Parts: sequence; C-alpha cells; structure tokens
Amino acid sequence: MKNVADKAGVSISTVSLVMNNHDSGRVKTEIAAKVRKIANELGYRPNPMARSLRTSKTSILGFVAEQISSFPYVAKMLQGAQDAASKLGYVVLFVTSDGSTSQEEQTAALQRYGMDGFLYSQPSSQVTEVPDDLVHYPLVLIATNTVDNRFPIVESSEFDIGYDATKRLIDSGAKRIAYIGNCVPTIAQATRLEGYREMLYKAGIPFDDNLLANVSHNDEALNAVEHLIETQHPDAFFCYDDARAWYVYECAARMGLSVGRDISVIGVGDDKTVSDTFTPKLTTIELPYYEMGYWAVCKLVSLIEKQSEGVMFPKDLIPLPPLDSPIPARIHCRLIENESIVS
Amino acid sequence: MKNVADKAGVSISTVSLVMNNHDSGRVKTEIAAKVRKIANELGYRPNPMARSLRTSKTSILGFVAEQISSFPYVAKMLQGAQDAASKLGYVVLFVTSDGSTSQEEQTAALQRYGMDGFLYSQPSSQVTEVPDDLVHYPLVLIATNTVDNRFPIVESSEFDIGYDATKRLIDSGAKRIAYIGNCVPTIAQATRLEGYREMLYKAGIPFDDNLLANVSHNDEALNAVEHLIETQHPDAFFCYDDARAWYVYECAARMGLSVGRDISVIGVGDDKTVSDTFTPKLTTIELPYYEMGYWAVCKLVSLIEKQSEGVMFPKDLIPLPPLDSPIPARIHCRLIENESIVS
DNA sequence: ATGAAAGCGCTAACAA
DNA sequence: TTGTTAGCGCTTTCAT
Repeated sequence: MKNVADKAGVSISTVSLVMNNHDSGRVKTEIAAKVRKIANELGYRPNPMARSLRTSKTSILGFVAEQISSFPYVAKMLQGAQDAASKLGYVVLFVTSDGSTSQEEQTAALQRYGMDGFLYSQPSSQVTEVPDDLVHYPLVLIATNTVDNRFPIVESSEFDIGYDATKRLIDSGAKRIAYIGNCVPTIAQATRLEGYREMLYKAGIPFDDNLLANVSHNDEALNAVEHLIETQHPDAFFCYDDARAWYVYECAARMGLSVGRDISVIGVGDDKTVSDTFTPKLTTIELPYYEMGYWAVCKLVSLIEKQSEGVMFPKDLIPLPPLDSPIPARIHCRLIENESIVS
Repeated sequence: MKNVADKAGVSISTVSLVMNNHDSGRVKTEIAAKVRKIANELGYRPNPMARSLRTSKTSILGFVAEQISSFPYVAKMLQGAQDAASKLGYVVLFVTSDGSTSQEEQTAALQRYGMDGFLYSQPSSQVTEVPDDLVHYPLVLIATNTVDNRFPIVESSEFDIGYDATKRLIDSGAKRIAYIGNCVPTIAQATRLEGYREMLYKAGIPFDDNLLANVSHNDEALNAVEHLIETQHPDAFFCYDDARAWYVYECAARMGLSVGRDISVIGVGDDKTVSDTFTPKLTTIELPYYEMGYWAVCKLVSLIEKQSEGVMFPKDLIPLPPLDSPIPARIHCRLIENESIVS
C-alpha cells in the first residue's frame, strides 16, 4: 500500500480511500484512476488481517452444520456457499460437530476469528433450536426446521418438486402414476404429495390413493411395492428418495418389467452419481443443495452489509446460477423471512 | 490483554510471553500462574488477526481439492482435517474448483489470507501436477497420484485393503473367493489384487484367475459376473467398489442366490450409508478418508512448526483416533515421504 | 481534495 | 526477570 502511494505520488490515506471505493467526491477522478492503475500493476492486494484488525470485520462466514459429514450433500451446499461468498469477497469456514471435536470447541475456534455472520444447517425432520452461540450474529438457516422465526431460512421447495416430477411423468405419457413415499411423516413427504396431487388435478387425472405407498425400508418396502404393482399396474413411479426408487427397480426386475420401457421412474435424490450407479435410467431430481448454499450466502451478506454500510454487490453476482440439469433446481429453492415466503 | 495485564499488575509484554508459552526461564513461575488464572477468569482470548498481523502466521490451513464436490467422501476428509487442526490450534479453509468459481480465483482468495500451509487432494487415477500456487508453501498431498516427490503424501493402503478383505472372507469359511475388479487399471485395482493374492497364499489357497472378473459397468458387468457365478460357483466375493458389489447383488437376485446365506460379499465403499441402502448385508470396507484428512493435517502442522520454532503438540493429540468400524481404517492409511513409506 | 497521525491487539527486540 | 517501545498494514478522523 505504501509502495502504491509512493509510486502514485499520493499518501496512503488516499490509496485507502480509493481501494475501498470511498473516493466519490473525495478524491479527484484522475488521481483515483491513477491509483487504481498502479495498484493493479503492482498487483497490490489488501491484507485482510490488517483490515479486520482495524474494522473488526473479517469477511469470513461461518458455516455450522450438524450430523452432516456422512451425507453426500454437504459438499454441495458448501460449494454453493463458497461460490457466492467468493463473488462477494467473502470466505467460508466450515465446521461440523460430527467428528471427534465437539461443536462447542469448533465454534469457539470460529468465534475467535470473529465471523461476520453464520450459516446454520440441521437437515433433519426434527424441529431444532438454533444454537445460542449463533443468535447474536447475522444468521441464515439452510434446510432447517425450527420454530424460531427470527432468522431467514433457505430451503428446498418440496411442493415444486412433487409438482415437477409428476408433470414430467405426465408429459411423457404416464396415466397411472404411483407415489412411493416415506412412511415417516416428514415435511418433504407431505408437501411433495401435495405437489403431486395438484399436478394430477391440473392434468385432469383423478387422484387415487391406491396408487400411494408410504413405505419404510427393506422387505417391508419391497413387499408393499410389489403388491402395489400387482394390484394397480401403474405405468410410472414418483419416488421419495434413492432408496424408494431402488425398491421399484428391484421389484421390476423380479417381475420381469423393464424400467424405461414398461414403466417410468422418477425420483428425488441427494446425488446423481449415486443414483446413476444403482438406478440407471432413473430420472433423478436432485435436491438443490448447491443453490441453497449459494442463496443463503447472498442473503447473509445482504444482512451483514445492511447492518454496516450499504456496500454494493459486484455486478456479476448471479443470485442463482444457471444449471446444466434439465430440471432447473433453482425453482426448487425458496427463502422464508419472518414466516412469509419471499421468493 | 491490557485488562489482564492491569488486573495482574504486570505489563502486557509479560502477558504476551505467558500466553505464548515463552515464559519458561523468563517469567517468574508464580507470576505466570497468576496471569494465566486471570486470563482465564476474564475469558481472555487472543485476537488471531492481531497476532497474525504481527507474526504473519495465520494458523489457517488451506485444503484445496479438485473434482470433488460430487463425491461423498470430501466431507470425511474435511472432517478429519478439521478435527486434527482444531486439536492443534488451527483452522481449515476448504476450497474446490468444482463450482462456478475457478480454482485460481479461489486460491487467490486463500493466498490473501495467508495460509500457513496447504493440503491438496486430486483423487483421480490420473497422475497430476501439483498446482504452482501451492509449491512454495508447506504442502501435504492426500490420495493424489503424482510424479512430484517433493511432498509428503497420505494415501490409503490398497494392499492392506485387499489383504484384509480376503482375510475376513477366509475367516468366515469361504473357499472360492472371486474378485470383482475394475477393468480400468487403477493403482487401487492392481494393489488390492496383490493383497488378495498374498492373503490367499498365506492361507494356502491356490490363486485361480478364473475367479477374477475385471468389469466396467452395467450390462457388460452384469453379464460377466453372471458368467463367473455360473461357471465357477464362488462362495464369496471381494468387490472393487459399491457398483461392483451391486452387480453381484443383482446377479444373485436373478439366480436365486441369497447374499449372507449362499454367498458372502465384501466390498470397498466410499460411504457406508450408501452401501447400506443399496446393498444391505454387504460388509463394507470404507476407505479411510477421515483418517487421511486427519493424518495429513498432523503431518502438515509438523512441517509448518518445524520450519518456524519447535512448538509442541498438545498432549491429547491422538495421531489416528480409534474408530467404531469393525475393520480399523487406520491400518489402511499410510504416509509417504520422499518415495519411502514411513508409516 | 489530500495528508498527517492515531490506533486496532499483538509480538519481540531491547533496556532496565 | 520484567517493562518500554516500535511496529505489522490498514482505516479514519481531523487538519490543512
């Protein structure tokens, strides 16, 4: 910074003003330009440590998650969070309590670094409390079911998932669409079913609850699916998850039916790689983990920056990036603020 | 810090010395104790930003990985790395280039924060170069196949995996053990096969390459496995990965054989949760991702601290923590330094 | 419109 | 054995 100042023939305070975009109406335009040019040439990068020492703003976001290291999707949420953060000039520190270190220890470590805000995810069907450590920070929840409505929540839009899955099946010619659901009454289970019903209704197909099978796992599930196929002869299946899709595959194989020819199967999955391995020809709707992470960071940063000064977002920030997926995951993602759905 | 100094009636430099454990032979023992006590009471936590501004040591480790967010195991490596790091007073910043942000951008962000060292993982069968950005830092590679022998590598010990898997099958009474391998000649493929052969040899079972099937995927794999079962009648299978194990399941189902009764199956898997869903009754050997992450950090920190001063490790640091797994993953992990296997 | 200077919390060389 | 002091790189108030 001193080098830049010297080379530009100005003082370091001027450089500081320019580099922080606080120069409008304060520094002569041409000088500002010169400073920027020289800073660029010299490859000057502000030292974030020094900056945060002064401002007590670290540009570090904490991402706290529980019970998560055993699932494939963490990486995706993290990825989305990273991407958004990096576009906004932040960095994400990830922490989970799954390992041998307790979450208190871990968040303690985080606290010392002085996060600017936190992402918290507890992707279970249980209603959970937000950890006390976090409530005094700007905070955004991801896929977390809580009664605490103080914080914005980014979650998947299960209704849309059910709706879209059913639509695809109908579009491809299916008439009798079975829903292989989860016997545990999760929010996803109920809401996807609503989406399914709504789409059937729109398509003029009568809802028939003989085509529903809410199953648990293993033999029980296999028997239920087998029975459903035998008695109802569905031509398509919408499955709650990879495991449920797999039961359909297994039964189809046993009964001499071929997926893709005799029946269509669409399912919700955590990870396409996994689905492709065990259930080839399954059309997988991936849960929008990447998008949730991405969006949550966008929201969190807006919270943080509103709280201080109104810094503008880089222009190239795309709230939700386009995806390769034929079913755009972006529509399966929504933000809740104070109990009202914003988007 | 100033508060602590005032309350203890000493100067801040004394406090600094004590807090950094530089007090032996410099500060009177009782004063040191007093300072520590008061610091504790006041809940004093050193500000890492200020510290690193002064020392240009950040206590942040960068974890750079490529092509990784689509796999379940990242989270485990990260977890292991986090646990070790947190025990050693470090924090891990994870970065992958999978998302929309390029790796250069991401590592640039990391560089500015001034990592103390890096973990790098490129878990492909291809031989890769270490990124130029990283070579000037203390660096440890994880599960990465490279010709560059300047850096220590932590990887899974594929020989042991093959050996153990075969041993378990033999111990449970198997006589004709098939190996369902990968037709792509990966290192893991070759080395596990060596372990398999070695164990057979030790058990006095002749090696029979009719019991080998190196397969790719889908129908080709299914046919090959079916053929092997029909012609060789193996009583046990050692499978290269989840997918190969699944082909055995599928064929067994088609041929009326029951896994666990008629045949035993053991397989290497990335993730037990996934295996349990699709291949129940499979004995899964999980790859030691957690351990690799953990151990890599231990090594990296020792590199970093040797380079500066010889700071001691916390006493409660267990190089590799005990696992619940019936097959201890620790034995499947090894460290390579300068082309020679250390441990 | 620009510069001088104080100080964020800490470390380490030097003085006492 | 302990205290004094000079910065680490940056932001920001206050003069100019």
